[in-house]
Amino acid sequence: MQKKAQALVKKSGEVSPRQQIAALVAEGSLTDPDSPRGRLLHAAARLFEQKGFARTTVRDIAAEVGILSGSIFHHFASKEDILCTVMQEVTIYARARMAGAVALAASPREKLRACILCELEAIHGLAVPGFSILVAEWRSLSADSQKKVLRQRDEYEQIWLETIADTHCPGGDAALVRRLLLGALSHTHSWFKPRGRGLSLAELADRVLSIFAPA
Amino acid sequence: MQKKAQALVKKSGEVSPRQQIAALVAEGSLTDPDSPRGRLLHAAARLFEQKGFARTTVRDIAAEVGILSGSIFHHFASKEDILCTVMQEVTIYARARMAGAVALAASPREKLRACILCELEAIHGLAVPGFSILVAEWRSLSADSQKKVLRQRDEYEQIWLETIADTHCPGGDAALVRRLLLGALSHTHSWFKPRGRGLSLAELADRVLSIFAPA
DNA sequence: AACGCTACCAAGCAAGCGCTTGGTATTCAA
DNA sequence: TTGAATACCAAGCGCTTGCTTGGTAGCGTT
Repeated sequence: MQKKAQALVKKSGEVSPRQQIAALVAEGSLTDPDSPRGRLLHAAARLFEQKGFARTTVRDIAAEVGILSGSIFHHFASKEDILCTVMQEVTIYARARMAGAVALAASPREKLRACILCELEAIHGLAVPGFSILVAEWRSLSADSQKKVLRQRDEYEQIWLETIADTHCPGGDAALVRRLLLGALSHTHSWFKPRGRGLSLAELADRVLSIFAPA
Repeated sequence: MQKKAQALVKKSGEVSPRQQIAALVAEGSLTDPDSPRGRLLHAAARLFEQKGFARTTVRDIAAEVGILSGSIFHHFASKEDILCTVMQEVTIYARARMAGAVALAASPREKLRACILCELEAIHGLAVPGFSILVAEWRSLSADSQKKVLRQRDEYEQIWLETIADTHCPGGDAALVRRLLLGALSHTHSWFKPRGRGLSLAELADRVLSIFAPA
């Protein structure tokens, strides 16, 4: 009932992942996922997420797209360059997606719910793999690479901070709440399995919301 | 005032980290930190925490205690064996410490506060390094090693689950709340700096408590 | 004095790693 | 028809990695 109505409202304004990506590719913010470089990024994101950066070899990534390991370096300067690019692009995409969802939400609290759900979906790779490595593999990046990613990340975090500040959240300042939330949400990657008849991501988002922003 | 009184109460029943460790060494649960093996474990825990398991070499660990890399394998079967042992022992110690703190707390909510503070202190290496790798490096363990650590970990988690169940926490079942809490707390390792005139660990624990168990 | 035990060294092996080099096939614009 | 650009292969280099081997020094016990 209320759920159905909400779903309809959402659908009317929602953009599909493909459209979203295509638009970002067109404006030059993202690599075309159908290009060789894009396929490499996709494979690398999946592998980094699954096995970790250090335990993933360039040979693994190359094999995943059916080329030899040396050929990778026609597309990227180094293995770290791949990780850095994945992190940047995944952040850009997640930001666009979250901004869209937030814009569609009516109340501040629903905006926060949208942020939580968006990040949960990103962490669990619903549209694009690689988001969870932003937290898990942060230390695998050199200081220079971290700076590059941070530039994108700041824009992403600003949406969060504004949304939290507009909602009534206990526990103090928005930055602190955001950090606790990020920890709680990113850790779900290691225990939450959307497949199965347990909690759905949307239900999980509601639980989290009820803790961090009690009605 | 109330704070002082509470501090006194705590001190009267508290056991110092050294005593705690000595007792666990005596009962055979922990390696003597003054033995060569113990020194290796300590060094490994520090390095794994700082640089990650994969980026820490056995040569690094050996150098830290002043021996050659090959000599490590008189004390441990493999590099993974070191990680596994560190995780087991760090869990055993954290459990003993948390059990003591919980026993001293009066109300259910204060018990939960004690758990939160204990885990925060463990994560930030107040008595012994290595706790944060339980989450960060879990995937670096083989399935067999994970089983061994899980045996200790279950005892540790049981304290948490009982304490949460006894407190009034929003958000549903204790297991879910615990998982969100673990994520939030372990992630503090990558942003919270106790040094400085910002928040203290105890204050941070209060903030977290106010979110997860509103008064 | 002889023994065994613990702790360690010296040297190095085999495997795997990121990355380089020089060259080739294909495509498409001029 | 030529030329440049793209995408890739084949081969392998230099280095690091976890771990092994055979041996030694020091210690406490009998």
